[in-house]
Amino acid sequence: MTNKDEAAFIAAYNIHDYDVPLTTVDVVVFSVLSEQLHVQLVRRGQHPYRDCWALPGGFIHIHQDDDLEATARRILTTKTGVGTPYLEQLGAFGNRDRDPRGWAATFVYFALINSASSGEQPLNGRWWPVEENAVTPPLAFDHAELLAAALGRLRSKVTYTSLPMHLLPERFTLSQCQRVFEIVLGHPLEKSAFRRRLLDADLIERIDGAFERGSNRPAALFRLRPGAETVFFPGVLRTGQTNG
Amino acid sequence: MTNKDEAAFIAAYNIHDYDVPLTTVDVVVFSVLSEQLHVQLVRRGQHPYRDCWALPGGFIHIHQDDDLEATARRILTTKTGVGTPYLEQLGAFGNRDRDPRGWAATFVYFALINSASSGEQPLNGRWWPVEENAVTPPLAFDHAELLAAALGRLRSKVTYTSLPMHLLPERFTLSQCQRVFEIVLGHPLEKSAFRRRLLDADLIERIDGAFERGSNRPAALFRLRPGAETVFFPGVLRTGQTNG
DNA sequence: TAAGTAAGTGTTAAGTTACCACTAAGAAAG
DNA sequence: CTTTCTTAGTGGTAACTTAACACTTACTTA
Repeated sequence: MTNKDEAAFIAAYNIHDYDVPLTTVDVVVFSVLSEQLHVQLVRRGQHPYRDCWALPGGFIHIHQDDDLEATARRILTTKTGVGTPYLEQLGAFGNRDRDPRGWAATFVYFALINSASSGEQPLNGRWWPVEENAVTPPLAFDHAELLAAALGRLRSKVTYTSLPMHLLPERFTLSQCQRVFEIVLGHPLEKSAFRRRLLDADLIERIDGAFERGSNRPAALFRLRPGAETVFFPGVLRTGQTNG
Repeated sequence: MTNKDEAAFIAAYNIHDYDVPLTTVDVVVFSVLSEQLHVQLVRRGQHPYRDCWALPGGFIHIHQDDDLEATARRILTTKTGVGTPYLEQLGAFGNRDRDPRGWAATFVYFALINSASSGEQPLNGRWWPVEENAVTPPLAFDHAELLAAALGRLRSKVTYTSLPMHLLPERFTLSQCQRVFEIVLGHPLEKSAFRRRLLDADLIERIDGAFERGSNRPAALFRLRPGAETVFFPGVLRTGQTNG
């Protein structure tokens, strides 16, 4: 009886009867290109903010997307053409003023991809270098704020998780890894301590026999240990001003 | 001209033309009562899940609420009657299946209130003790998952921030503070180290001349330093099995 | 074969932390 | 009015961690 009740209630429920907020998903994609942190932006083809640069974003398609993360991935694929990166939810922003069309909420995702994959850049996206806390072009909506929030998250997480590992190509040397941490962090690190901690953290594993060769001693190649995705590790504690 | 264009576009935009997800806000409110972590639940008066226990939640009222946090506060006030607590966004959950009415997304907030304020409990809310990762009654929707996520956040943040300070009354002793950390954390802490760190962190200040008296040496009273809300501090590092 | 360069390792002083033992101040019991 | 009990609060040290820097290794280039 209650079940019948409930079924009737649900059948009668029509979301179009209510004034609901607009809901979108925006994605902040970071990559490290030529020794600098970059973020992926797209040029808006439609109103509002037509021709403005913006974070890749779009509406939730309830018939197509199974969940919020699916929306984020669809947007990433269709708007920027970048592959399947590391993806985590950053948070949500919603208020009356951020979109001229009305009360709007956005689910913001945070993505990291390695420089190898970031090469494929077919669509209307473009990599913009991140200076301090912003990017050169003015951004649509409140996207400058969203970007700042994402940067905050990234910079904070460097200090206590292995997050930036996802900015590295599949095979990497310890020095490349240290370099990426330094770029995200904004200051140099001490080699010996960095290596010891990274190896102790059991995050990565040697690729047998593989080396990167240059005009110097060949560097051993490593890869992320499958399974050990993003992990708490006090990877990067203090400064480290020197280098040997 | 572009502006005219844009104005026309916006005027013509009608959200009722689109199939959009349902959007709600849910709040996970924690408090420490009689030496145990508790969470506030309400009994649902309507379908779906009528008569089931659920997290306090509700729809965004776009004509009434300025932003997501305003929705959270309104829900807290009208559904549970608890005051203005510490409030932070936990994250968002959205997919096709979590609500029988259709594709639904919820913005989940995370609140802490002190045992003093948690006494006022006029409406249909009730405090339920949290055992391990759950609560006795079965919960509506995917609220058990949301609760688990909130617990994860709380327990993780204890170890590196001053978050649990918000579970304390306005005036508290250092021992009370330690006790709250221990309850959230689930294991005892070492007194001497805890005190030293807490005082070094510059989070709290002595209330001059105020003491809590019992049948023993009076304990000095402290309060949260205004401004120093939630702060990174490695308050609680290791076990501390003993006590002097 | 010497010079240059980046990879990779070892050592130690300075700084932290965990742990335990101690003193202090009141109430209650005898 | 002295002893006992209880919780508040302090001090010291051994074990461990970290920062800093010097060193060795392996390869290329001239």
